[in-house]
Amino acid sequence: MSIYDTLNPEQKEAVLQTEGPVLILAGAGSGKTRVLTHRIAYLIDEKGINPWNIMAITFTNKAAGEMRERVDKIVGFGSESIWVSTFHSSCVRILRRYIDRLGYENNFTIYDTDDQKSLMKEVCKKLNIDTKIYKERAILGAISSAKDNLVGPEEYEKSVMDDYGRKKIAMAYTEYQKELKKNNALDFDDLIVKTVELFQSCPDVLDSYQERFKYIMVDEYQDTNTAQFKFVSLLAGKYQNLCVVGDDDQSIYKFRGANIGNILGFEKVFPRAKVIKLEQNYRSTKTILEAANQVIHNNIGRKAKTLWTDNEIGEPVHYRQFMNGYEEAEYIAGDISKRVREGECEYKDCAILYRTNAQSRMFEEKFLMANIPYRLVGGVNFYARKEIKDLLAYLKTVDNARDDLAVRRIINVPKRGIGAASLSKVQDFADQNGIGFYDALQRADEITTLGRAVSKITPFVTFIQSLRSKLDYISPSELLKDIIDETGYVTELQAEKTEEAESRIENIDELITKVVSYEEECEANNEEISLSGFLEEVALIADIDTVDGDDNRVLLMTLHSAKGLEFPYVYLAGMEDGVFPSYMTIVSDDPTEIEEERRLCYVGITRAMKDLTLTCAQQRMIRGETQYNKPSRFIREIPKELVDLGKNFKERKIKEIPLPKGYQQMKKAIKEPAFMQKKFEVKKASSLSYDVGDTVKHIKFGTGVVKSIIDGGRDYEVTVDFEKAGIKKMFASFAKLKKL
DNA sequence: ATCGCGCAAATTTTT
DNA sequence: TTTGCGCGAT
Repeated sequence: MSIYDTLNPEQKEAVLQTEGPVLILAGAGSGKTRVLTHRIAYLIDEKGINPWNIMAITFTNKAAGEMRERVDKIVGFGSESIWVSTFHSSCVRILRRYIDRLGYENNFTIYDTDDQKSLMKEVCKKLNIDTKIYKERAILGAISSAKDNLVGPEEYEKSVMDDYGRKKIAMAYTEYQKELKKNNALDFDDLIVKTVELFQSCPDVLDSYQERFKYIMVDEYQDTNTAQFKFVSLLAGKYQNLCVVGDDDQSIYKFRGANIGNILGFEKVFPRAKVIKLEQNYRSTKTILEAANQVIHNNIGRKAKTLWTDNEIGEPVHYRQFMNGYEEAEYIAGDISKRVREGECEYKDCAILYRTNAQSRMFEEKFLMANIPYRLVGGVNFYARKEIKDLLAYLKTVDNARDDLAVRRIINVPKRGIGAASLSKVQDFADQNGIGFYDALQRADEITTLGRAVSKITPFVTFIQSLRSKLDYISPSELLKDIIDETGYVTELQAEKTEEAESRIENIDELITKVVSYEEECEANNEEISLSGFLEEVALIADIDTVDGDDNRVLLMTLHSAKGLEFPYVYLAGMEDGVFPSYMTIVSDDPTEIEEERRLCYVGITRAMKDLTLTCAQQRMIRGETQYNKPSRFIREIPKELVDLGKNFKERKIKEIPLPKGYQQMKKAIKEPAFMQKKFEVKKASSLSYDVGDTVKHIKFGTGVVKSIIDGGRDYEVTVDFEKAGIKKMFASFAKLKKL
């Protein structure tokens, strides 16, 4: 009996189908990682494929690490040479080698969201764009989605027509890219875009990677965007051995450019594609799975499928409503304590999932009080903290002389008496002479307007130069210690003697630990230790990547972060309309947004293996204001036979005197029954009176042209380009469009 | 040049 | 509730 006999027939089919394009539609908990790892093992052990020719792309570094570990266990030999990584790290690896072909230097810097914002701020200043009207974040968002769709600055410019706002964005986009290049820097989106560009402009490079990666597998395929899809299709273009695994019901990153068309249209791009569905769930109890199925069933635009399981029925889904977020957190903390105390489970078996990071605070407080060990995932990224960014900016400055942003960040940290006035004089000099900011600093004595500020700049330049000269013979960790010592960064914090300063010092210590462990890892793998290598690792790390399954803590994270994970006990907190689904999606006129929230809910429910608890609060503090929310509409979508409502559900009384302002609203929130008696059904029209290309009229949006019609099973999703309102997506049965 | 105060905005999700 | 920014005082 071989290891492949433990697979079910569909899984086995997916494993054995090694040649040609394959689309695996894998429902939640259907064992897709198992399929992927077995597939890799089969390729190597049975088909004699060189591990070096295999590439597996996952969504997070954590998933990549886990896959590598699992492959290690079942593959006889050579699993270490399989390329397992994320889109972003794969692209960085390729670009480090070849980006000089696109006119960048190979030691480019990667800009995170903060860096992007600072850069955009400068760009706006330069172009006289008022950031009060056009927010940096909004501009960056537009640029990001352009990049996700492989629309470059030139093409964007052409598409703007005479829309004033978009014209501004086009200008900003062009200038932003120019600045990035000047700084020898790439933002996250660029990593993918530039790799695609590289492949398209250098056929020899593409060919070498096509020869290398003869077998390619992509996990979480539903969350890939157009650029990422282009990247894999180029790579797989020659041998066509591309296997993608995904679940349209778990697509939760549309807001970030994920293109569900990549799943739905896979067979169009790869006509020979074999499609395999995995519908048996091995993770959850019958009850949990049924709850998930019922919720997702309310989505109209989805591929029809129904998950089933042989697992036991298990506990009902628990539902509890509380007065406020405080009680909610208290209940969950108490519940977990009780379960652990009674030996039912361990801390690490439990996870609390919520919609927004801001919701974590309450749980942290309660867990600290109840002495429950927890690990918070996400929130303010470790590498985004001021002290860490400062020190990294030093490292970046030493590493990449052209990263102006990094230099500007640290030139006056610690205080050196160099202010904005001097900086702008230096910048003027740089612009006049067509040199970089740091180059200008080096020639500060030539800048006549600076006056006595020169005497403040020179020591800084000397300091950086001395660090650079050491680069060849000291390690990154020693360099970091040098920087800390010579700038007096930690000494300064120690002098403050505040709690905040303490925690900053702790963070700095942690950073040192991270550098050292990077070096150790390099040595263990016989890789070269380099400053660039460390900075790159740091730039692409996500918080979830550092979660260790062995340490016994309750996990706190957003629903998004929970994707791909599973836990025996799951608490979905903050199940309230306005929180989850979020207010933004409730008021949106795009019905697909609420569907994305529902998919998020589906992801949340299906994380649970044994036990699921849903909680909500009647009143909740949101940014200093008390809101009164109804229980989430998603709760009502779970059949009540599956739910345990708790004993004292209705006995709770209002303790506080409600504020008159929100009283009506609050009354509504309390009166609203959790479960609707009747579900109202949507009738799908058997056919539509209009077709793609027809001009139609909408009661609110006026006239427009039908761009596409997608049959979502229970209804049609129609995309219309309205003359006045622009492009809108809507469902046929709601929109009541009339053909003109 | 630096500090500190007060006002405004933000909170949907992340590689 | 927290963070970030601008402006005025030192």
